[in-house]
Amino acid sequence: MDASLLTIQPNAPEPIYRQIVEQLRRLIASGQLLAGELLPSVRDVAGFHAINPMTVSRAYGMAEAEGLLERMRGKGMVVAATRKPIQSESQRLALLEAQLQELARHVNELELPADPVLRRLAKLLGD
Amino acid sequence: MDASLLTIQPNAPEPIYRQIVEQLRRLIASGQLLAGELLPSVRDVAGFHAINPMTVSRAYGMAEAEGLLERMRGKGMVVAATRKPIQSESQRLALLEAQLQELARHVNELELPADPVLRRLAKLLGD
Amino acid sequence: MDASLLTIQPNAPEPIYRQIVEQLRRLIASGQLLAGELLPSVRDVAGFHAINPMTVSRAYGMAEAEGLLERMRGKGMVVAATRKPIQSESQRLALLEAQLQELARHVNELELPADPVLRRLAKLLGD
Amino acid sequence: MDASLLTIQPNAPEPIYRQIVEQLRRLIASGQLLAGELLPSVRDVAGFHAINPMTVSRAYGMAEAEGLLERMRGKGMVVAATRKPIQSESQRLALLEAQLQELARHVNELELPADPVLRRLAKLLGD
DNA sequence: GTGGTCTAGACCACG
DNA sequence: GTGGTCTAGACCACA
Repeated sequence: MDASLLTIQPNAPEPIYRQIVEQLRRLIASGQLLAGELLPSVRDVAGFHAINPMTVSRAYGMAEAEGLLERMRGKGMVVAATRKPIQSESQRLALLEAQLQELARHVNELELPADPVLRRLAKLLGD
Repeated sequence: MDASLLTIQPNAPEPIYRQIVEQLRRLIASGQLLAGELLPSVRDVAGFHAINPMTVSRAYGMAEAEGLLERMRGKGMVVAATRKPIQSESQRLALLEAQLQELARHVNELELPADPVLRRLAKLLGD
Repeated sequence: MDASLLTIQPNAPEPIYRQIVEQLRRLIASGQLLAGELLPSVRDVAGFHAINPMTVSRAYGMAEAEGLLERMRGKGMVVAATRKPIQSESQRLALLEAQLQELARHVNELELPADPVLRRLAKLLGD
Repeated sequence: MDASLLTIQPNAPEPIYRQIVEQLRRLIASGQLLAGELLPSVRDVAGFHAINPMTVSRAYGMAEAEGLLERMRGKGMVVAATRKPIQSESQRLALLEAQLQELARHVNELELPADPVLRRLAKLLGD
């Protein structure tokens, strides 16, 4: 895996280390990162995105605590052996449920009809 | 307006005061809150949702600074006289743009096809 | 709870932040820390033990991620509401199982009879 | 001595090289390894346990520095000639003192009575 | 007042 | 080479 696979937005309200953990969660769920795959080193990620190595290290540490990653002594971090891509579309979709519900609430607060929202989203999804 | 119109999630990562301000922005944009309409008092909102009055006060203050609300001496906060509901659908939709883009990114990271996402969202909006 | 309840050994091989997390786990399991109880502030703990506040903060953060603690905005960290003391002696004992097994392995490697080990431990336990 | 005599847990928090050194210390103290006895080669140990040869080499080096082992040119590492099994039970017990004290602290933090802990340990030792 | 985040840099532990 | 830990200090977000 290449350090460029991760997207970092330094100015987002969401802290950088959590941006990393959550991206890892999705990339592993989708199979873009496979069990046993070696992640880019802390220093590589930090250098590539011009952030502090400790920030990356913290993200890796939390991903390890969560069971997403494993530390291979002397080699680096790899995707945990027990992690298999989530095959079921509905289970992958479930990872977005909270976000979808929040979006729906906002649509209602704006009293927007469903149609334009769905069309805009479809466009963003490259339909 | 009634204190119960606001939805507060004290344990959400998003800070409470911002939850309030952003809801006000959407409710005013949609016309669910009309210019001149009286808002519930800081004490009522805080009591109803069991949150700190200072938090509500801060939210009202920021909404005032943003031009959403006006302070009517002796009465409380009201929706700013100059605020009209946003008629144009596309302008209201624009308020969701950032959220839609973030959602689209996550869909891609999960390698989900557009269709199930759109169907799930349609379902949530169809209630 | 008082900052002095925690024991920190700065020179132990086990990192300080993990010493804290693991102590919290045991103190909560035993009921010495009750659900809802307020923990000493990061700054208090750091000051009392002369360690860096970030080290304490990290420990609290991991305990929160593990579900041991909850953040009460503006007040500090409290023992998670859902945490109840472990009543069953056998379940509390289970928290020591790994350590007991490791000890047993070492006793075997030393070819020590059980008796003196048990007597020494009994003495340390204040029998 | 056979490579299988050593127990290695590659995923334990305790570093591998230290697992080896400490086991050697105990096996020599107990007389399971006798002065002059030939140790398995670095390659054998590394191959058998699927760990890095440098790790084994480092462990042997530290054991040598500690006076546990001696390098016999052309033969390999042997248990140091001056090493005699520790006869005194109390001296062998002393090698466990730190571990026993740590265990006792944890028992107290769990507010467990001495009895079940002692019984569980006795069971583990009785096999 | 509370905790959270990030930085820059030192130093260690491990393989 | 890898990651881990800790420090000192700045600054922010929240109540």
